Amino acid sequence: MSNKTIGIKDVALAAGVSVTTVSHVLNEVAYARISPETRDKVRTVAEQLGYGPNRLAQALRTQRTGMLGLVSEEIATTPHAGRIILGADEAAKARGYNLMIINTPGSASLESRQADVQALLERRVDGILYATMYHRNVKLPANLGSVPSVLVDSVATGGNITAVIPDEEGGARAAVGALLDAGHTRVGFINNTDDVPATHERLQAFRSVLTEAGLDGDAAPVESEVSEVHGGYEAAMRILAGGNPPTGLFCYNDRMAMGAYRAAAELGLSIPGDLSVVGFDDQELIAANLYPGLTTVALPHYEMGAWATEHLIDAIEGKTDLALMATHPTILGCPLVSRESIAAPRQ
Amino acid sequence: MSNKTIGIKDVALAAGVSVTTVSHVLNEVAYARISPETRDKVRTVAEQLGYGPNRLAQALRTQRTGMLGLVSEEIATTPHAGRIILGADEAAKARGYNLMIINTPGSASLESRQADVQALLERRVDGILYATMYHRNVKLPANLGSVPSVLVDSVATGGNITAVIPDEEGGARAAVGALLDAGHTRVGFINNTDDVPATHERLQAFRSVLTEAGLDGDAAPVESEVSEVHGGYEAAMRILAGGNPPTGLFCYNDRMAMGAYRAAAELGLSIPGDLSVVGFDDQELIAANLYPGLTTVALPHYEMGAWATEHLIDAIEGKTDLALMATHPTILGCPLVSRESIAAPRQ
DNA sequence: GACGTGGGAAGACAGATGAGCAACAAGACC
DNA sequence: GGTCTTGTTGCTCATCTGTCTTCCCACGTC
Repeated sequence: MSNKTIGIKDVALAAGVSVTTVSHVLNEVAYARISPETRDKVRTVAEQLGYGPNRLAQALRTQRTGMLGLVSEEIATTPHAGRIILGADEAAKARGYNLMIINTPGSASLESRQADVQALLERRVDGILYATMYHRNVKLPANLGSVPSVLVDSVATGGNITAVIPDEEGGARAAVGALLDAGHTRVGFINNTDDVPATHERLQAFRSVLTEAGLDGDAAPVESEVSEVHGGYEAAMRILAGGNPPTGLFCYNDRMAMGAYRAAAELGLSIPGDLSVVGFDDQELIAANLYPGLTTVALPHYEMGAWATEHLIDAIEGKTDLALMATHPTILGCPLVSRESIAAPRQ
Repeated sequence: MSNKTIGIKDVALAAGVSVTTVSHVLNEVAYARISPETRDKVRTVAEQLGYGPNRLAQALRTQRTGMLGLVSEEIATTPHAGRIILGADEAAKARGYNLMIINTPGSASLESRQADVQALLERRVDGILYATMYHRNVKLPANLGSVPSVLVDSVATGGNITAVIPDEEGGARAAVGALLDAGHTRVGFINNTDDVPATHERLQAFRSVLTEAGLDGDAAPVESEVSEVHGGYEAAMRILAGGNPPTGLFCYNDRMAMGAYRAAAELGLSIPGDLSVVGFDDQELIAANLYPGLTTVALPHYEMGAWATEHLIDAIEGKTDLALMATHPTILGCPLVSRESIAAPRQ
């Protein structure tokens, strides 16, 4: 608790060499000519003393901190941010980097976000990951560009900055496809009312898949509500109340699917016997815990975090030019997670 | 993108003074004697140039980084970690600190955790927050002690290190009390099978509250299962199947309560008409989205993160002596969150 | 001459790095 | 055989990173 931390000079003293030599040995500097005996000696002494480099001093001199900044919206609201952080942290750790995390409210002003980025820049992070809580277009703080950066789960309005986003269309196609594969021919979609990319792309995919399967995609029933449980309940009630209701239901997200479950229960429809349901998001807490387990589409949050970190580090280390990837966002797959909410339609 | 970052010497040059003066002005050094005109000049120039201090160099010189390390278990698995991070981040930001986060798997070895702490120490964090994903006893890495540290949501085995934990007993009392207040006299408890403090303390509180209310606490039905939805379902089935079943059910957590909901539905019991249910954890995704909304007890994750950070910073700044608080963990309240799952018993 | 005012020079923080130096060996030359 | 050149090995010195901080100095005033 009291002993001062030992530095390179303590090691040098104890090993009877200069600090230069210690530095050379410990960093395995290529051009350094040092005898094997001396190397051994230095390493042994360093080990004994429990020497660890002061990364601050190191960073000051080398202009490399080995820190990545992660500005994340609403860390707490959804478990999604946690997955992004986890993916980023593991990828970073694997390459010797660490993460500085700053939370920013989804409602924060541009100036406030700029201040967050500024804080990271003053700490001389080598790069910045900018993560949003759901896929959408964002306006970025201007100072973000002063260091390599990657956007996670969103695309910059008008900007060309490297970004990773989920494959909304592919995920929706997989979800609807799963219903068709089970034999359903009357399929409905419970959509969200927000004007975000997912809303449009999933609807588009829904209709396309049906049409491609020889069904009338344009005529398939679609009801929109707020993307919460009660919205899902109401939309499902409407969609299931009509004559000749669908036997398969694609829901915008797992929360809405949860509402659909309740609607089905109230209407005396059993899942998956009378109604097959597929969700989106794979929110474990919901999807795995509903009864029966909800088949859904997973958003690649972990993967996006890892991908962004990998490529950010590549750029920092000069192995990649982010500018080359900035023209189009990289799209990561949304795999179907099968549970028990899909079965063949009755009869 | 290309312009080198401007430093204190650039400001000095542009303002026509020495770097010493700039430093004095910008840091508002008390004993420095500098004319108001010079001060203005320096500040203006600094502003114009967009000067921001290099925190690395600053830290190297002052031996203060303004960074706190946060070692967190399983950031992704539960939203709880997110709340702790959020509480810590906001408290830290309010006092000019930033957070370095390292995730550690719940299953990580002690050496691996020690390496995580070591990484933080090499970066010279001013203090460390060590957070676990649920309240329990942990064995800490030995090197944690070399810097001020606070444990979040757990207590060190044998160690005396400052810690914050939730008030399991008080929360459980509030939960059971809510059922009694509604008029229930036959109350059951669905418990968890893990050997963690919460299991014992909640059971203890359950029996005590009943006894104190003049009921037979020792005879009240208790069923234990794994703390998942299906465990809750099975325990509820057993507890509700007997003759003269309870009209009020206290569940170990929200997931088990979710299972109890299903059991009730299958038994034809309506909630809260036939059965009142109260959970624990306030996992928004579940508690708020069940139908009817689940009355539950919130764990103070945000508050624990904030409390730990506040006191850690106080210790770093010499305003508190952590050792004084280390003998007993600090206990933070678990407030009852009322929704719609409790009503007066029938008849 | 003592004192106050405004400001600057010179380390120090901990480590990285290019240039340089001593010691010795092998050839080359007379 | 002795001296000089050249090269190699093994290691060290001085300087740099950007900022803070402890003296210290110049100038003017009473």
